[in-house]
Amino acid sequence: MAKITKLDDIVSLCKRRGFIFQSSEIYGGLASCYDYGPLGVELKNNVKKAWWKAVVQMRDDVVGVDCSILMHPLVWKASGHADKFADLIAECKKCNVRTRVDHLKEKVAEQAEEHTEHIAIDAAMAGTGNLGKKVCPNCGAVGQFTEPMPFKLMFETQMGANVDDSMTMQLRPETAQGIFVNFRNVLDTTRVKIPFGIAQIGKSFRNEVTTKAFIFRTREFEQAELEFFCEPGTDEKWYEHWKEQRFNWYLNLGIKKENLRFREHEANELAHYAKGCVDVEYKFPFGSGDWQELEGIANRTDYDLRQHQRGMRTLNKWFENDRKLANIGLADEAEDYQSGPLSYFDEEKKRRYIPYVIEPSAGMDRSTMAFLVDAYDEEEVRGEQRNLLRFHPAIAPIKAAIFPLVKKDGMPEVARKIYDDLKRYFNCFYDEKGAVGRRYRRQDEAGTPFCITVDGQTLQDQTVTIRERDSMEQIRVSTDQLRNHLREKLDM
RNA sequence: GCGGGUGUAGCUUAGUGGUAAAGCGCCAGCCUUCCAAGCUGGCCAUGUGGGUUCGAUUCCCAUCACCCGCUCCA
Repeated sequence: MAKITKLDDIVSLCKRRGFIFQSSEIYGGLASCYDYGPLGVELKNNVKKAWWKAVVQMRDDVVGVDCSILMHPLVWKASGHADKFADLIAECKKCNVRTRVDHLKEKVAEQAEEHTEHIAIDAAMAGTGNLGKKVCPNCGAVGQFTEPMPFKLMFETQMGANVDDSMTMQLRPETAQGIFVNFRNVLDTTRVKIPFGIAQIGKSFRNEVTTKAFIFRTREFEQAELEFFCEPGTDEKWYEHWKEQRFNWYLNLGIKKENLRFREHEANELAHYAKGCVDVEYKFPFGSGDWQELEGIANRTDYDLRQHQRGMRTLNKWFENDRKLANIGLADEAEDYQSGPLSYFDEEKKRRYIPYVIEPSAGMDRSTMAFLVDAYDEEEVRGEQRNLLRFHPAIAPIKAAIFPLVKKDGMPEVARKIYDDLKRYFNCFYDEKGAVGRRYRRQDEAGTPFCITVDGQTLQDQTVTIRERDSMEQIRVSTDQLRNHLREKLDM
């Protein structure tokens, strides 16, 4: 059984094997930022490829996009992030515990709701005059709060080299909005028909109040998101469809069933626009052995497209107000919004409507860590401990390692030739140093599923051995069958 | 942000107000015809910055980072 029981074990493993390093480590590190090393980048790329293959390549009803991280400021006004993606937090002077102002209640007995809708900062500030009666949920002190502190959860940056004439922009806090904003472009250029989806993988940025647990909650992170557009009334069916698809994706890539579960959100923790939401959770071994979210699958209804129709109607007001978001509110929704610019015309039913959206949103860094943790194993072989990563071949950083059994008798030359051929098709690794057993074990630690060894017999009959990682068993295969054999085993 | 803890080689650890030690790993070589064998040699460390001191890795202060808990989790 795997001996990873603490986060430290994972951090150590990631460093030791070159998967993940602290960012800017030689400068003492930078909080919440991490770099993927040589094996890590292969692993994460493979996870992303596997997602893309399952969600885009293998489906007739999903297309992909890759949007810029910087977007028009009104996008975040329309999506709600500009106003609501900010919290007011007050700190209790007695016990120094910080609480979201909108979570504070006037009596101890009142249970603070776990997830309440965020309130625009201005409105919230106006409504905080009476913190004097509020109760600290931690120590029970009444009215002992500091002035509310606003928290900006979006990263800001400047666009424009001329400092006096630059515009403040936000780094996207989610990739989804790039998809909604391109809904019409995709409709107009790709002949897709509802139901269909648009997928994207990319970096997002959020100024988390606190970061947590290695790469689990970082301020810069990578998301894989699908917005699946469907006719209202069919959304429940598609919600169930994607729940099943996404859950099985993890299982098919080797995550152990007992470590994966759904957690359905309660009605009172749903975002105001969401009709339903479920998390795919993984049982990480650290902390209290907590289940942690890898992916959320939400029914976002027609909220986002409707909001962007409002955003488009706000454009003039924005120009008139000196391009200052603070001065303007989002325009009202048109009465005939159902036939607005982001609506869809169903040719068969001769009906125009705003589609509903099912959104599976997966954290690529989180799932990469889950695949790593789940694959880790230690076992005893002939009295020796063997450490290995039992990666599914599709996500293994190195697919095959090629060795000469010994470094003489022309074996290195033959092995080298095999390596040069195979590396055109798979990520391969060549090694001729030291005892072959040690080379096998090194590949076990990197999670390489197959090792190919050139031995004395190869020189006689052009066969090599293929040693399988998990069983350590070997078979002989003719060199001219090698590529096909591996391709089949690797499911590529 | 609060409380607690940690920081010595790539990793795991030892140790000391006076030359910083070991195992594993890694590199070079020898040997090796299938699972971390052996031999020889080699590389690499006190997070950063100050202070006290003749001398600090050790004591003090600050800072950075990480971990645990609280909090937060769009």
